[in-house]
Amino acid sequence: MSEITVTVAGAARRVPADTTAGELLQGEGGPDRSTVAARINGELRDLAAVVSAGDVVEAVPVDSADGRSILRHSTAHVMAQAVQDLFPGTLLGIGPPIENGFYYDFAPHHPFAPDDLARIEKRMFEIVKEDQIFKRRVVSDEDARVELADEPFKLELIGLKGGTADDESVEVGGSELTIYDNIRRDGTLAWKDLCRGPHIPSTRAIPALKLMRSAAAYWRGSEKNPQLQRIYGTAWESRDALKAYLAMLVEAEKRDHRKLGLELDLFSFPDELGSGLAVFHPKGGVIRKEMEDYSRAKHLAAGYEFVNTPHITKGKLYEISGHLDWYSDGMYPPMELDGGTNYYLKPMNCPMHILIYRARGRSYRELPLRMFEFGTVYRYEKSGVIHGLTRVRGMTQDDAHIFTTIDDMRDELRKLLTFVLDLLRDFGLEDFYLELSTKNPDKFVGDDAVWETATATLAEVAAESGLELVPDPGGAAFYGPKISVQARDAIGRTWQMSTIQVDFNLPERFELEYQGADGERHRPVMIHRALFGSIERFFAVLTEHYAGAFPPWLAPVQAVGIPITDTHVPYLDGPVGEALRAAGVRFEVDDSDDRMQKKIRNAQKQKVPFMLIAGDDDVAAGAVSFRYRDGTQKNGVAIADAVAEIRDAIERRVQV
RNA sequence: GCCGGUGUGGCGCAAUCUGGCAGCGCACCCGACUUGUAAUCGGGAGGUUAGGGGUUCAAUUCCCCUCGCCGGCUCCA
Repeated sequence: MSEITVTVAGAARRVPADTTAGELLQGEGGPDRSTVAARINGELRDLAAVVSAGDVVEAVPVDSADGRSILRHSTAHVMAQAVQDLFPGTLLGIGPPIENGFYYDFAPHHPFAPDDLARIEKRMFEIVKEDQIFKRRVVSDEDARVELADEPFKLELIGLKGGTADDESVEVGGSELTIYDNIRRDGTLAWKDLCRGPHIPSTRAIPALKLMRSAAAYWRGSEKNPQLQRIYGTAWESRDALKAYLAMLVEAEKRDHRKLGLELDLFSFPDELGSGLAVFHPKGGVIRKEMEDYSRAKHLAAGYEFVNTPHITKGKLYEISGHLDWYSDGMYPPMELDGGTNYYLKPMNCPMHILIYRARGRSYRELPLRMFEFGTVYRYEKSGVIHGLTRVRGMTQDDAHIFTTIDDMRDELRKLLTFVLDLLRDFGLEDFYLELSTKNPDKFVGDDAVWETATATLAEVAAESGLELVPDPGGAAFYGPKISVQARDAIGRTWQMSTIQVDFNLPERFELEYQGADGERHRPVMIHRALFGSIERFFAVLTEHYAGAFPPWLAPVQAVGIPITDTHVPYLDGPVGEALRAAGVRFEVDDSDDRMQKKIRNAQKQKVPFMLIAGDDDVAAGAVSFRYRDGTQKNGVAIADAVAEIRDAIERRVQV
């Protein structure tokens, strides 16, 4: 047998010509189950792949991003096998890995019931125990069509070979068509699937799995196609990793703003109002007011002018803007008034701000002109998409439109990004990345040169921020490119927060102009931006980020006075309360009939930042005793010091 | 909008599968207790079981329709 030279983990090695990646990686992490695949010359391959002369081979550990994807993709195969075992005749869709798990789409005779998931999962564990080998086999299109004659969805995929859509790439994304056979220990074929791979060596290499839920999903992601039944599952490199993931989900559920909104009495969605229409209760109202006050102050300092516009308008406005053509489905139907004029609830503020711009002639000396408004808009979101405060039908945007010359655009965008990030940081979000959405070649207005300038400017400004920049090709709205700021919250989830969007279209449609230094009329560029997105949505994100334990400056009640007995109520209401209220602290005394311990429990459950306890000792000393949210305490603090400490935490906007 | 699930005092749940007096805890109201860091004791009030229709001697329970909510999909100017 001839020998070849390959590079393994950075070192050259001589090995027999028919060596597999798996054999090569023995002692480099294999053959124990911590290596699930190989990276050969940068490409992910099965451990069973035979290496060639000159190959550079690395191990893909199961606990790496690629390793988990391969594990999960393989687990999806196991699930599909289990489903077809238990429900013969069920057709296969696709089954890719996704963040934190995988799914597989099926066309079953009946939708899966919750009990079915338990049965499928049980069967999956049996398949794992059977230690079936994943074996790759290259097939011709013709052979594949014969083999998969009973799988119409798979046949459709064969026709798409080489397609680029992500969800198809796991099936047929490569240059050649492959089928993976699942082979039992006795050599018989257990199951097979059209698949690009790679896969883990055997089903035994799945250390931990769990099925999560079933749901419907449209075939190939289009509403026009039939709906398939999707089962979501997850798989991890160890039982502990699975446990940690499930614990994270429990934590996320505890932080759910809908649950906290009820527990902390922040807001509700009365049935009488209709879906997606929130009312803010007094405690939610305080938080909201603090958010707004702070935002206003920052905008004032940054040179914005405050405008105000109505909630309804004649349809004419949205005819000019074009929204009635493109988005009327998302608008509440019109109110027809006398004379047959249609009035609409506004789904956006921009055309109204444009009218303010256009109210008189504008000079280049006025630009950039920055108009800000807390503008309440109404959108007829489809019934199935409404979700707490994050997706509503009535919301208030912290909306601004900046009218600028093309020359000033760069400077303005740079300032804007800094402004956005500073504001988000003030609200306690620290961890960001940016997304740059660029032109969709099939759907855009405006000329290429301007698009390129704007896109390049956005990219440049984004790069200057030093933040990670993720491209989103084709993701722009038809009227201009945008940057969106994504923030990671306290438990690592990402939320799209602010958007900064360049618009070439509306200035055109409304024929906006300014007179330049050259005496000629020019068209301004418009920048749309919302920092909170909507107050409602930002409120939800903050609630989940802080798990309801808002920092003092936002907390509805900043300090609660807890008397040891009734006799200490006048002290807390009097000298203590007066000093705190004079300092602007939101302070309440719990003078209910409950015992002191119960009062502490209640304040703790309400996540009040500071509890001020007073008994005989404190009264005698002119002091209070602090109890903080984490249960620590500090006794005998003089009233003035207590006020100063609380005041300081509020002013510095710190978390306690 | 689509698929599936679900709906019982303000909140969390039981009784529903297998039809037979709607129950518990918290919150609320009244009374007693006056206590140093996460639930004091006793009493009371509160429900047309989301709404409508059907089957039945009898419906919270079974069936149908509508609405809301939940999980996804599609959508998100």
